[in-house]
Amino acid sequence: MPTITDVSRKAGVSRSTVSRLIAGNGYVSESARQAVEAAIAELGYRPNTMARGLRSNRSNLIGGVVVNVASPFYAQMVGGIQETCRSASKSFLVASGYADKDQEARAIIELIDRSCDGLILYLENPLRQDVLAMIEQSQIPVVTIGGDECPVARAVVALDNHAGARDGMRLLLRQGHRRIAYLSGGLMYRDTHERLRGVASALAEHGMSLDDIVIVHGSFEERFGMEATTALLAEHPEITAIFGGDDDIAAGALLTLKRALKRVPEDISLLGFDDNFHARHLTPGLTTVRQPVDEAGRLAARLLLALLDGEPPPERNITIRTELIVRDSVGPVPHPAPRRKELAPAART
Amino acid sequence: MPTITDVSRKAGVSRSTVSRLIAGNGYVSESARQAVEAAIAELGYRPNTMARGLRSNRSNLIGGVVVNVASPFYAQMVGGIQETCRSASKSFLVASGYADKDQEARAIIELIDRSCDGLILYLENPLRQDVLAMIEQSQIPVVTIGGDECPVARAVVALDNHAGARDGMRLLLRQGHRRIAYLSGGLMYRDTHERLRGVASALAEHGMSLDDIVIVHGSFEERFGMEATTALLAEHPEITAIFGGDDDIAAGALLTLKRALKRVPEDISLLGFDDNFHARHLTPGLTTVRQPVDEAGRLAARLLLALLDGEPPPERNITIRTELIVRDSVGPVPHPAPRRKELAPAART
DNA sequence: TTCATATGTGGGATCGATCTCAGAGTGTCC
DNA sequence: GGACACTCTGAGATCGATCCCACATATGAA
Repeated sequence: MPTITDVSRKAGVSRSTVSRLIAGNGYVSESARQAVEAAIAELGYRPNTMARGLRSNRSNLIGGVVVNVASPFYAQMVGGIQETCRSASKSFLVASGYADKDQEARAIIELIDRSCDGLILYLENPLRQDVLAMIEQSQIPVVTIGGDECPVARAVVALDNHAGARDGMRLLLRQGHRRIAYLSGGLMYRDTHERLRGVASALAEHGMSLDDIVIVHGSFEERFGMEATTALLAEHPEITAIFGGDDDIAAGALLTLKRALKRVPEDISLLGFDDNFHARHLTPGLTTVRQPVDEAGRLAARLLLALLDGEPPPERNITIRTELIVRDSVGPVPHPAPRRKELAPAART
Repeated sequence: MPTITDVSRKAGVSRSTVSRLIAGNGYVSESARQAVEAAIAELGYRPNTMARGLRSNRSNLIGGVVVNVASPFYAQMVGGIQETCRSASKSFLVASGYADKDQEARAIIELIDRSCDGLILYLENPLRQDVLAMIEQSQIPVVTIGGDECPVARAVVALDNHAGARDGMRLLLRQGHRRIAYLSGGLMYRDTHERLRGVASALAEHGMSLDDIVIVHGSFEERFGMEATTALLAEHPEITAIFGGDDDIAAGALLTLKRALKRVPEDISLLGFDDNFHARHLTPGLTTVRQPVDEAGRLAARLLLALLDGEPPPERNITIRTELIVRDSVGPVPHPAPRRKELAPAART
């Protein structure tokens, strides 16, 4: 591999001149520019990233931690970040934290060791104290996604779980539902709590509270959706709508409802959260609250890049709106039995 | 950030001694070891990756290119690779090639620029000539996934599209289907051709050929599955089974079949390929051919790590078996009309 | 002319590690 | 005692870039 010295020799100038040309700062005469460019092309010279990084103390590397890159949700987020980094000629190195405090710490340390210029973090746990100290000491700018109260974060991109859950619950209420069950995800996740608050605030608009609906706590898994729904059908047959804490839970609920020969949405309405890849493939298509995760990734990356350029973000906390995706799984509350009978003679076919 | 010199001073030894201790080679006395370890702990010393890489010409970085990290299929692959790299204390830097020759080239160049120790490539195009030369010149070991005929690859992990498609088609044939449609993906992908060959070889076992079934060429998209199925129902009503080139195509086919009030699998059987995240969420659950992509990623990473340790892989070409995932969308061929009538008196309920 | 400013260039220190090599000390065996 | 192997250590060169600084020349203003 040719070095900058090879280029400078071939072009008949000093390494300094070549360096200035590459960096695009400092003065370089037209004749020198041409000679150097020709030499670079001829030799196929590429600057050594390590040497550059060592000297300049910048790596052009952005580091990121998400819960798990293999999961579609985070993969989308990573895609958005990467896309944005690429358009700024930076590489993006991503690690998985697996929602575990020590794994998250390990991942961040790895990124700092690689001299990342900045970090984008989606964590599920508060930062370990030693890692916090490392970040502070190294002065690396940090942007978090997900609204964690990470003290070193210079900007926080939050997915608006509160508004999303509120909008979802509003839809159910607007359709006349009052006997509602909310199948909540794990209480260890902050998303869970934010969504519950959102649900509560929509209920408040109708003079109701969380106590007026059925809330089941479990985990963000299809399995939980199935089990909880089975229990619901037995213990709360009056329920007319189920709000799943995420699409997996809703998918599980749907499976159970079908087995119990309940029609969705005619007998029971079903609402999800996330807009997973498979939400639209369910039958009926799942009405759900879309989280624009790719957009969150892009925004976080843009904020971080701005920070690296010395520009402070407009605000520390930026919230991304969720979007209600209306498909076919939510309908109006079924007419109560007596009314249905009244209407029966008028029904056609 | 403390440097190795700080550590050596604090421990009262030379940098060489510290370096030897960290690298774990060369002789270090017990007393020196303790002093150095204490100094490292006290200062919170972490070796500078850039400096180390510059001098030793190794980065402990593995580079990878897949079509698109944001897509669940490749995200799983990346997850497998990353997991394996991590257990060997290497970082994995991944870039997307977007199935475009120049983007793939750009991605690889980026990785080489970062002095990756090895590359794992899933490409959709033959390598650009200049990139090929770069790889050869830099002597970086390369493992490809997907069975491309990449000349510089030291090992090739192939997902067995041929056997997968053959097994899928065998299932349909075993269930008595003879009027079959195969909705093929884009002809620019090598997977498409391999799967077609697999289909052909299963047909050959029953004395048939590709000419004896209906083949529609399109793209790996749900939309194509819908359109092709609409056309099929109109032009080939005799069809009893549809084999989708992938799960997206099959999902589209299913949607159309439902709209046309065809029952799956009673009227028409449906088979997919890949075992996407949503395959199991379709109704009925999609019978499909699973591609163990995470396993492919892990294997490729293991092979590359072995190469970096100087061990040659057992063979250059390693094929990963696919697995038939039987759910509910494939059933026996429906009895032809006359026979059904014969049986009618015996039917219960 | 003189001074100031803009333009252009190269020398050499520097970043923080690894690596080679020379040499010191200790122990063993003939 | 001398030869040899083994253990342990530190000095100094080195990787390939950037960056600071000194200096040369050109341009223009006072």
